[in-house]
Amino acid sequence: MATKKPKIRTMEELASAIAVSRPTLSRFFQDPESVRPATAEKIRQGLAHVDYVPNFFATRMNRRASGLVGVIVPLLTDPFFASLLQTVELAALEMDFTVITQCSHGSAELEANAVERLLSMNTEGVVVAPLGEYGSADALRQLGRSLPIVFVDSRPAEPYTTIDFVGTDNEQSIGLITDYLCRTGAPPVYLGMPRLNSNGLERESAYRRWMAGHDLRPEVLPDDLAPQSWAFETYAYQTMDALFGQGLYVDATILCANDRLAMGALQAAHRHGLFNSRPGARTRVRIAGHDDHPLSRFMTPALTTVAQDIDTIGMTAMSLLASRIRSGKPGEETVERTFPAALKIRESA
Amino acid sequence: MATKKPKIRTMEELASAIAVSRPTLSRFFQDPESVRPATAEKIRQGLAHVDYVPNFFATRMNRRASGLVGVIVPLLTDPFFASLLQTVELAALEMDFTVITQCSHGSAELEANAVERLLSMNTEGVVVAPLGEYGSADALRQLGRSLPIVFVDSRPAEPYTTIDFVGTDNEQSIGLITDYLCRTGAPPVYLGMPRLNSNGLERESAYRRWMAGHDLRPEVLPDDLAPQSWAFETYAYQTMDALFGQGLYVDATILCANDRLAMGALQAAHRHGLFNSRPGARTRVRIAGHDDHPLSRFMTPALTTVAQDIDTIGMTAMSLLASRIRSGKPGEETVERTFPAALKIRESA
DNA sequence: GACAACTCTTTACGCGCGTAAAAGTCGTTG
DNA sequence: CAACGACTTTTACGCGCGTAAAGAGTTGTC
Repeated sequence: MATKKPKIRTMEELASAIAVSRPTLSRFFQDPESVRPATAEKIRQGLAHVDYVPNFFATRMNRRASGLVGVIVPLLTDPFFASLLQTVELAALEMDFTVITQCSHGSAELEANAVERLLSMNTEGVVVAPLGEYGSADALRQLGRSLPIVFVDSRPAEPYTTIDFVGTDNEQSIGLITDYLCRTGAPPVYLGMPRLNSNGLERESAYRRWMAGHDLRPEVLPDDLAPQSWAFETYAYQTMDALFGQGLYVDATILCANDRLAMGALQAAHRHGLFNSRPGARTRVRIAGHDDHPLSRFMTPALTTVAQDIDTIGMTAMSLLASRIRSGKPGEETVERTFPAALKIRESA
Repeated sequence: MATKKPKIRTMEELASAIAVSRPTLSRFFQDPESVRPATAEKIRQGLAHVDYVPNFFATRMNRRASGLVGVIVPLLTDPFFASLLQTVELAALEMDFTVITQCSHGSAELEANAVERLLSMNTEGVVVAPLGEYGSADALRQLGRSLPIVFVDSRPAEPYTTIDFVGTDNEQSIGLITDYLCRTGAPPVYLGMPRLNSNGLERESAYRRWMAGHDLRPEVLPDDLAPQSWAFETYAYQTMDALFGQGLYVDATILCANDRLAMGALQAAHRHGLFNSRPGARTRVRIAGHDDHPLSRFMTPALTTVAQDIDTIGMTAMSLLASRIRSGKPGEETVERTFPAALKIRESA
């Protein structure tokens, strides 16, 4: 209740207020263990009676290690990135790093801005979920030359000489779900996602390879390139609605590049009554996704999918970055860690 | 391709590199219009040949106006807050503010940390979507004493003397959907949300008032207080699953405090076959939500709900904050702007 | 009691840049 | 041509704190 503590703006004032020298205070704030216990207690006592927080800028500007790491994500409205960011941020907190979040909002220009900002903030390293647009690679490469950078979720568009990457093993995850679908019914056709990042291509390739490896004919929807938009659900709905409308794929198994696409496809299937037990249907349409979106299990039918291990990915990315930072130099050899996904068998396939 | 520009670290170096004085450079970076066009061009030319960005900390530390605003949200994994943040950030960008995002991760302690951080960063104002926990108010009140602060989405737990608020008019939105439900079928029972912020209480009160005003008996589920968790879907699923299992509310109209609850309720209804045309059922269960979650229209049945005007709320909050900042003093009189929600009639009710 | 080992204080400098005041430069006016 | 205003350069100081070095104080040990 006694919130009317006197406001103290500088360490100098604080020092004279509690009779401790400023350098001692400086050391205390960076590491309370670095001063004698009695002194630390004295400082804590004093601190309790005043209202003071060290200036963030002044502190971070001069330290050898700023204790700052940047995170760049393309957007926050996709729960995958939101979760990833949350995990990374919490992991950073554990390691006494402060994270500066930058969102590129899907624009290469804003991504470049984010890079500049992080560079200007003495960040010690950056975790980046890149967007796949051309031209975005330049800024990232420049960033990589001055400090360690770990890519998550997807790889940058253009090839790097050396690149640290943490993400899902698309080969495994797509193999897992494709295998399951083949075992339990018709082999899947593949509904691709807009080419927003490397995952789109990787997953499609994985699908093609798996099918080819089992002498099955891969079939990818749609023929033309998908528009570059994050409105996955609507895109999938429109695509599948058109196809279902022509009577195509109404009994097919459809593997979607991600869950949000699958949700759109589900909607289209409902609109065409494909989930009602239709008389004469040999088998009903089956739809599967990828990612295990938090709402997938609340779909009707509950969406069968594969779950990315977001927590592991986020924590691994952060600790990899931390080790890069501690080792000083950008790593000599590339580290690439991909994690397997887990099959979530539900009702839709 | 020629990305091997020489790296320049300080303005001093830059000044001697392109034969312009440092103070002139300083002014150029703050406002290119403030120097003679010829000089500006000369600087731009030089800038194109080198690799330099002004140090973020050093610049923001000394300016009269840091150009920084803070945003505090409880979590990012809820699409409402993600969208809100995005809108606020883009609005801030328009007004030449840089936003520092802080996420409280649902913890009052982390919220307090966020407040301290923003205070230590010379932010000129803060937009906060508060969590309703007790104890969180103290830190926010302290923040409010030193700089303008605009609350969005929900109000802080304890009463403030003066408080700027921007959000949805729950009275209107709940009235809208309740009215619609009453007109088109049985009057709704209300499935409340965990008391995480003021919206939970406000919406329930609005529901009660509206029902009472029409001589209808309000009925709120569940009796006991909901747990303080953001796992809305699961909570609603379990609650409704238990009730449906007892044969209760199977033909009822259920108004949920938000869409994510409704999704859980939807799932429970499906599990009990309430959406299959059951023989003997007078009317089938109806479920409605609140917020217009991006996936609501992809539910089955598509969720009837009311849409909050997130964009308007975010932009209004930001411009209100901007005006508070420009006017210098924390506003004398409270500004409270609530916006109406729009009915989204779909299939679930 | 003296000695060394810590820990603290004092003093001083630096970080990269904002900002102010005075002096200099330029092109424009009369 | 001189006077003038607009812009720039020069010079200087300050922001709040990190950090280093040297001296003063405290503590523990024998």
